[in-house]
Amino acid sequence: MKAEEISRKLIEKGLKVTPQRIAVYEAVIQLNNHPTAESIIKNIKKTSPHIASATVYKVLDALTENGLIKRVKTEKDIMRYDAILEKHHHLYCTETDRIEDYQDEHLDRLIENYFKEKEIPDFEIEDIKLQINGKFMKNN
Amino acid sequence: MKAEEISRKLIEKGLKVTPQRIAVYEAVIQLNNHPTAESIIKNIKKTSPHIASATVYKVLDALTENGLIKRVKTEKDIMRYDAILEKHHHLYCTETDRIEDYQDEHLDRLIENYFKEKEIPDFEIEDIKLQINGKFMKNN
DNA sequence: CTATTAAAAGAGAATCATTCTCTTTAACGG
DNA sequence: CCGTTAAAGAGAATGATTCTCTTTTAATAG
Repeated sequence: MKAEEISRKLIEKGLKVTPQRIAVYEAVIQLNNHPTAESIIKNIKKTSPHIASATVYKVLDALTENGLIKRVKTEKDIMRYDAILEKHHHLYCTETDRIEDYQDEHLDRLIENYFKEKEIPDFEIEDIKLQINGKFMKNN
Repeated sequence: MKAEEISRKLIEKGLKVTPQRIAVYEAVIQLNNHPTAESIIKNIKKTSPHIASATVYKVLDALTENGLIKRVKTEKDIMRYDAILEKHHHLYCTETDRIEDYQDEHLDRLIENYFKEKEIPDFEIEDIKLQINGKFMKNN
């Protein structure tokens, strides 16, 4: 994407156009494989060695808040532990971060059958987990 | 679960039985809603104030490695960013941590229809994401 | 029951991504 | 151009987790 087009998008969202914002946006587009903040910072520092790491974080936040990019949350986090070992999915409350288990063998079978017919190229499925985002109706 | 039964499980796995291991295991079972290491530590320190935090982490690792508990990985992690805004799922490589997008409208419709018929009690679904774990066949 | 020894626990420093605080700079409307 | 105000810069702070090194203890054999 051209810097000009990025400028236009920033202006559309009412964000000030700065070289740092353009650089960060360009980097996220260019590093198109879900880059971490770290790899974005490294990439940008090649061309703009003086940018502060905190600035990159702030720009990423601003772009995310304005829907220009998305945060992809991954897998190495503040870990949580579970004594229940059966296969289960997660209900995830977008308001409170509460997580509940959700088991549904019928659904599992449905998905399993679907992927028996339709394979994903170059990918061998080991296991599928659903993350069902939403809201709990009651606080219990 | 009784301490005795926990001992038996530890022995089964060839792990030494220590009061700390029993306390951690009991805490994970008792705090049955996906406790974080932090809340496990807090819980244990009520009864065993002298346990070292690092010990709890080590015990959790040992229990996880031996299949006695599971790690539940959640949602606030080392964030990754994505310039692709369309709805998509993720192929997650368990070997390399590589993440690829996976779009499949047919599958989305299948799941959507399923949850039109079968509601989850006390939960309002906003959006469902699949995390498809497995291995990429080629390194490209 | 006691000694041996390998594994585990303890303590606190180190790490590392991210956030915070405070100061300086610069975008942009007038 | 100028002033206002948001944004950038710098580096300290944070906080979960890991590491390193020392001490203790569980399991085992004599």
